[in-house]
Amino acid sequence: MVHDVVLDRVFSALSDATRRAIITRLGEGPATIGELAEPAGMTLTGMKKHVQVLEDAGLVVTEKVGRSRQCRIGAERLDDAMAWISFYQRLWERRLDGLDAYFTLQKGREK
Amino acid sequence: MVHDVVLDRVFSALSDATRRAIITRLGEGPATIGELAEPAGMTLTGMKKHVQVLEDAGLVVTEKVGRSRQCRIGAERLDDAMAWISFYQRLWERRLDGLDAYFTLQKGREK
DNA sequence: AGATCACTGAACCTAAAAGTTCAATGCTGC
DNA sequence: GCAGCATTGAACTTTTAGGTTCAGTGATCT
Repeated sequence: MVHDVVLDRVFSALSDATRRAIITRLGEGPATIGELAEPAGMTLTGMKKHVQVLEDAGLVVTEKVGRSRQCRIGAERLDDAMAWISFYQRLWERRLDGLDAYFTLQKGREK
Repeated sequence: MVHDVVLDRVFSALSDATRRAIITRLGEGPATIGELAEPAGMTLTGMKKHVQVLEDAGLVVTEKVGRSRQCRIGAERLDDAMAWISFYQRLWERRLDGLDAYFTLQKGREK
């Protein structure tokens, strides 16, 4: 399984609505820091920090182009997050099925 | 799509390795606060807080039983996180395919 | 060259997170 | 009823997050 630090960063990056909005926006195509900052009603500096967080998590890739910085999505880390969740999801489904059976059994006994 | 606050809480809850370990542990069956705190080398109070965060996120369900508190997994929120990720994952795959085509085109032009 | 535009770095502020200690509270077992 | 155990709540400390302002830096356009 993926290293803890990687998952820390990915989930932490996704835990902020502003950053999820950035990802949504980049899903429609690349954008500069300024283009991301404007609709969010945030300073360039503030937006830069969010993009940095996403980049550190491997969710976004950036590149300096002239005096702007192009930001694009970079999806390989998403697979990690997805893998973690779906692994436990399957495991939990089984466990919850087990619990259902257990409670059904208990109810039967109570009578 | 699910409300922002819900996703904030779920992703934020998952962004801590201690809490992911709790979920892993609970995947093997219910446990008390004490049983969770001991292997983590943490105080009961500290562990209680983590469990509270998971419970607020809807990832864990707890119930007072005698003088202990039983903690179990509660998976419906996982689906929300999963749904968000997989939606964008698919979207990104398409977009990245597009980018690959773009770069291939550029390389051709550079020659 | 000089003006301007987009971003960046440093410093700062405020609020929230992660953890602690210490003092209740409320069951359980004798 | 009393001792003891598991959890809880309040208060506190230290880091980290999210955001700002203000002063550079480097590219672009006359």
